Amino acid sequence: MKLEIDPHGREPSYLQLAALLRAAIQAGEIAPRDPVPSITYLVGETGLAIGTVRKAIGVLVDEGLVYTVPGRGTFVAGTRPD
Amino acid sequence: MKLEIDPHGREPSYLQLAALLRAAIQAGEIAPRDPVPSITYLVGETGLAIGTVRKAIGVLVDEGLVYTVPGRGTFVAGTRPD
DNA sequence: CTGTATTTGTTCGTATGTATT
DNA sequence: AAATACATACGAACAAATACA
Repeated sequence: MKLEIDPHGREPSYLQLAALLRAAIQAGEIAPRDPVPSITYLVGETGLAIGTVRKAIGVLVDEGLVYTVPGRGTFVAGTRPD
Repeated sequence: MKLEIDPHGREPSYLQLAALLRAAIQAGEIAPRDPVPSITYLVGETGLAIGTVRKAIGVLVDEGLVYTVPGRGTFVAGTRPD
């Protein structure tokens, strides 16, 4: 997964990252119930601060596209609730 | 408006603050289109950090109960969209 | 059962940018 | 120009839940 963020882009970094992850999920690159890259991993890949990555994940959680399980990770939501 | 947060309570501080503000709004203590106390004011009143206060406001924004206008403030939403 | 590692959750603090008054 | 207020982004610490050796 390519994760290129332009810190000087028109869109805020956290929205750019959210969009990239959203696109990957909707393209089927991550299957339902499969884990999204961890926050720590995303920090390393993107060069963003941990708070910024958290905010991006939060956007997708709010959209219902992913869900998080403390201590385990963040996962792609299924089409129907579990 | 009384804004007592228990930092050691069962609920996170930002949810406690969100609940207090929500209650005040629903009790009619702040009328639609009237401003909610500013983030800076709430920081001073509650003793919480600015990020925590912002998170509480964010909860109410997500609920559609209030809306924010940069440079002006945060306001109670009307029953119908403007 | 213990200890360690991983991951998310909460909270704090600071700086800079943008918008309004 | 200055003050006020929200937005974004950075960094750090600790807690809680989970997994595993």
